[in-house]
Amino acid sequence: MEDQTHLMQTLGGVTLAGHPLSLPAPHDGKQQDIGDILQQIMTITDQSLDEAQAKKHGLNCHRMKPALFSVLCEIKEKTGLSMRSSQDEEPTDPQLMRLDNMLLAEGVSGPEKGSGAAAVAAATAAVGVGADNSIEHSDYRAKLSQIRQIYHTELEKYEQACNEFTTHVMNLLREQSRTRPISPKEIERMVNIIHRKFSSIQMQLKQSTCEAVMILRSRFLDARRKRRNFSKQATEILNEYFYSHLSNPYPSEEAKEELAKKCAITVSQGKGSTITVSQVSNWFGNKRIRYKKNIGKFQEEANLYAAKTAVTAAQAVAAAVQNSQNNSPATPSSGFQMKDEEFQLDAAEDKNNLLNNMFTGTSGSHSLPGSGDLFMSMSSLNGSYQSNQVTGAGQTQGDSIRHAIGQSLGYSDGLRGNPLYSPHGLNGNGVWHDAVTPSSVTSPIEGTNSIHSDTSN
DNA sequence: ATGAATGATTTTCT
DNA sequence: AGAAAATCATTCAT
Repeated sequence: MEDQTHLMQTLGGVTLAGHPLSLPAPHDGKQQDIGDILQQIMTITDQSLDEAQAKKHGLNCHRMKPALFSVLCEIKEKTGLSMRSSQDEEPTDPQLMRLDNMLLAEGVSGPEKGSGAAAVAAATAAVGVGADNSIEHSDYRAKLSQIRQIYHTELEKYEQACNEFTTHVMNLLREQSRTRPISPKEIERMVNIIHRKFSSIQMQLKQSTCEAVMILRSRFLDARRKRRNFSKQATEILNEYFYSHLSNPYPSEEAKEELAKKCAITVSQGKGSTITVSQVSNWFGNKRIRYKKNIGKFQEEANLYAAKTAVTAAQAVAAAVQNSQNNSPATPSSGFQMKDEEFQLDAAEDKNNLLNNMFTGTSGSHSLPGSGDLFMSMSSLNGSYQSNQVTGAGQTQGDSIRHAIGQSLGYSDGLRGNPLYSPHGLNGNGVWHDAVTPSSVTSPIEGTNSIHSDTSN
């Protein structure tokens, strides 16, 4: 009696009550029986293989075996649980979540091509890249899908290896469970451990995949690394706008759009890239700051473009005249696009310089239409700025016209006195005049074509 | 190889 | 938000 209870206590307080094969009520004979069994178990390692095999078989067939096995399993369970329960539940690693999310966002994990392409498109759109570099896109996509493929095959490999290993271990344990006290729960726990190990390996895979994607992204999607200079024509267009709006070189959103479109058109035949609105914004941002920083450096350029616009304006006027001469004379109330600020000479420092430069060099080489060709009629130049021009800004539309007339008719005169070539968009504070904001891209070079682009109504 | 030019991005300012 | 300023990274001419 005492022995029995003592044994039970040393076994960790496991009771066999309710067990289908619970120990029979203790009395002397049975006590002896259990003692024998335990003795045999303890000494089994000291025996020879054959002997042990025989003993083992004997034990296996012993009627107490299942009961004792259960007892041992329960004991292990208890001790094991107390040791492992702390680390049992995985706290769903936040880093793993992050990696998963990122891979999903990059289109590496998740469904095939469809979402992958979408993710790429989204990513590129987020960076603000236009339809421009389709070559690079396909290149990028190819590399990305390469990564994706590697990732998936690796993942599959791990999965497979994990499963194989798990079943192997399970079989092994099941096998062992015939001779060792191994409960199904313990097997399950072992499987969990294996899975954890493998998923940590998977995490490493995910990590390195993420790194690869990041590198790929920075290589391909960082526009800085793929900078292409704008085509000559595009810069020409932008410069034209800039210098013809020198007093207020802040194109509106629509103007930017139109500029971008224009650049795209002129560039389409070449290998140049199309230009987006944000690129136009960049260009003007850069241009403004760089111009302001060193006006002298840009003087020549300014002269050149100013002369250009003057010439083309004159030509446009001439063309318009020819048209209008057939028609009835138009109301000369339109805003010719040169604004007052562009004509007004501030008491600025470069005035002389400017005048010196005026017709030496670039401008002089222009073959200018004779003044005889230049008549004036504003009919077809109407409307560009009309809606947006703030006459209160010190300019009347009549002034504009007057300038245009002067330019058209008396060429040298108009140019000599024409501050169009002046860099005086800036006030004393280095800030651009807050002048009227023309919303149209229309420039003299356009002639009469784009007059209607304005949405003044 | 080197530096200026230039487009894009980031930071700061309003 | 959008512009200025500073900065970065590339392209291009030398």
